[in-house]
Amino acid sequence: MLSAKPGSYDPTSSGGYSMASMTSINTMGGVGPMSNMNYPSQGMGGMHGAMSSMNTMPPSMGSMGMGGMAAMHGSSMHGSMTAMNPMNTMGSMNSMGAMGSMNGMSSIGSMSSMNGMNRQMDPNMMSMDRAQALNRARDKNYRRSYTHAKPPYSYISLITMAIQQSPNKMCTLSEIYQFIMDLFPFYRQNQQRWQNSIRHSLSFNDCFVKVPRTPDRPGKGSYWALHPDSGNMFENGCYLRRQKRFKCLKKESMRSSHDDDPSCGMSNGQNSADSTPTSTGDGTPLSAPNTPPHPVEQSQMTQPKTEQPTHQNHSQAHVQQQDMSHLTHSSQNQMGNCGTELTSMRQLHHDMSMNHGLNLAPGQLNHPHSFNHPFSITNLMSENKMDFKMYEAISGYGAYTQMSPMSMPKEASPPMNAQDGSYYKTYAPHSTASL
DNA sequence: GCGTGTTTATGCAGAG
DNA sequence: CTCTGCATAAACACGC
Repeated sequence: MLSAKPGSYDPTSSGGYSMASMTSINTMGGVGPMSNMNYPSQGMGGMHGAMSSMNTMPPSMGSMGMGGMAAMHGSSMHGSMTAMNPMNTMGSMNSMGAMGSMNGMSSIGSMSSMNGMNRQMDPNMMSMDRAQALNRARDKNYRRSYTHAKPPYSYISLITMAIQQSPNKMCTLSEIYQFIMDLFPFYRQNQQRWQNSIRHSLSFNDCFVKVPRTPDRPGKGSYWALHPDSGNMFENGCYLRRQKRFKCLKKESMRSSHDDDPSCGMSNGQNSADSTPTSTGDGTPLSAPNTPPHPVEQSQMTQPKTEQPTHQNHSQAHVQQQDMSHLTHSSQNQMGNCGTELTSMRQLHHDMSMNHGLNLAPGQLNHPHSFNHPFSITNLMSENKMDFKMYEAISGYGAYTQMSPMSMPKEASPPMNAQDGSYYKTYAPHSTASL
């Protein structure tokens, strides 16, 4: 399957965007349906997408212990297991050692990544047969068969992950680069290409807002944060292709006519009332939309907020107010109306200040929409930062990582294994591009 | 010069 | 078939 047409959307290699349509199968209860998970010959073909519901699988899944997955073929797992990332309940999957027999799984990477997860998973997982796993890892055929694929995440998803995993919920461009490279060795090559795409995605997509640096944190480039409603982009559960792009109508109108029309509302109908990102596109800071957990950094991040009015013209300041009102609207009512900006601003400040004292999960704090959707990127990233490592583990991307990038210093990120050049040779990053 | 950020253009692919 | 989301390339501007 992975040999299908290379490309970012390669549905055959990743399970494809069909996952989006599978999100409704998210109430898999207990062991019952999973008992049919044996697809010894067709390689989980029928499982595509179905696995995406595993996120809500109750801990009772541990009783089946992934045993049914033993026959899974790595290729078909690829994608279909992607949405397993939110398997917050995997802590009870203490029989997951059975996955060691997954065909095509790059065990060394998988296991090493899982080691990082062990902190959150059942300690019994530590008893998995690592020798067997390592033996499998030594089989290069094993590894090469399924690790050459591009991660089935869109750049938007990757950026979102990078930002979400950041303690401050904001990243510099270089940090985003590093995060992606650490997590997906695929992106350790052709950096010029995909990094350009990353930059384009950051600038082009309204879901990403720029947060200027403060004088006490000098450096190149701004911070990038998520628009508070960005988590809702993935509410459909598909990390690969959003059903609706997050757009800011005001920003759009500003782009087209420079008109300061304070019209509100998402072009994305599922989003809340006010669509203006908290960065107005002119460098107006987001005002630490995602409250940094570190007080010092937080104060640093929020510092520009008080300076904004002096640096903005009236229209910008006006937009800024609406932006902030949007924050509140979104947090209060996903389908909220567009009025009462000032009230909303006050509410926002209140909310934010209250949030400072709350021990909320980052996603809960920053993305009010995402808390209730198991497939939300935000939910995925906030509730279990290692969840997406499960994807790496299962899909075999970790084969090149040797250890969890999340659990090691970025500097320690191992270089790509040169001897695995085939990893990329058989795969063009994009169907329209040629290596 | 290099990294960063913006913008435009083009093509592919999925959804309706 | 059309619309839309996304990837990619490229040009350009800006600041360190």
